[in-house]
Amino acid sequence: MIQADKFMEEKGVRPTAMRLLVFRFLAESKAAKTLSDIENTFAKADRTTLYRTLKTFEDKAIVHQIDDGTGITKYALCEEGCNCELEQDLHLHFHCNNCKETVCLTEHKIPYINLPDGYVAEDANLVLKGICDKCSGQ
Amino acid sequence: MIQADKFMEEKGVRPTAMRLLVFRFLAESKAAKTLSDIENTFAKADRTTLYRTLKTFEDKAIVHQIDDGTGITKYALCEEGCNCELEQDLHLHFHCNNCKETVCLTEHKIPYINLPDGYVAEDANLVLKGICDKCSGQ
DNA sequence: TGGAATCATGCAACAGAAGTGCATTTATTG
DNA sequence: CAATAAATGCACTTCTGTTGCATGATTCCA
Repeated sequence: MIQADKFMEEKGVRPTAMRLLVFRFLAESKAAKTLSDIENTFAKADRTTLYRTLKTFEDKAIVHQIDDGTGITKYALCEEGCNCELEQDLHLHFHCNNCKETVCLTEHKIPYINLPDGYVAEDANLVLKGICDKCSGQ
Repeated sequence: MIQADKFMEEKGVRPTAMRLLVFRFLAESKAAKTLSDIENTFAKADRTTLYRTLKTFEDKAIVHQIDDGTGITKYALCEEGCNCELEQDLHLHFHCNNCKETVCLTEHKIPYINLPDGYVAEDANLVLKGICDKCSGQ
């Protein structure tokens, strides 16, 4: 596993105990997590601290937000070299209607869309919903 | 313009004064509207009534919800013969980062995505963000 | 036509997520 | 060690979405 504290210093984030916990939790999670998920995992931690921790991580491109249509923001670690803001790097997300988990399909980029005249795309969000591999039994 | 009250009766919705107002407001809007938008337009109306009006419209396939990533649900009239639940009918939405409006691009369907083994897609949501035709000056 | 039943509306209240301000604690640096 | 900066914790607010319940309006049928 990555040396979490060194990694965070490289990203310009002070590796406090709380931040390391959150980072490791996300690193071990296959699915994206909500603020409440994290809050429930670390009962001692204050919600505001976690909120700001995630915001810091986001600013430093350690995590990216995911809007999967549930109305609750989720967070997942960025892949190595992930440049969330660049269109070419926009992967899609899959939300399972059964287990309610959302995962990044980092290998699957959003296809190019031919827009009407005058429309200029800068960003895109594609969420597929259905049954994930674990729940479909394959 | 369509006879709104007859149209609503065909859809199995009693055309009350309030419902006609909401329907006409949405019909005249090019962009999708939030509950608050509608609430501010009809100051006299109660939020709950509008909320339930929209829910009724949704059940009867008169409007469809749009999640454009702003975190606030928006509503737009369905096109004639729109079958929001069918994958083939899933059009994409465009959110303008300048004027903050979201429009349906009903002619633009979501392209087919080849998923990894075990994943079964039932639904999809694609939102492109950028500058709309009005704001790009074309 | 006169209720009875059904549907629509309005008011109040609540839950959950997101976000802000401020005080306090912890860490860094000269 | 003192001064500064950063991180944390607490309280509180706002906004959206939602439900329960009482009241008002409409429909329907004997």
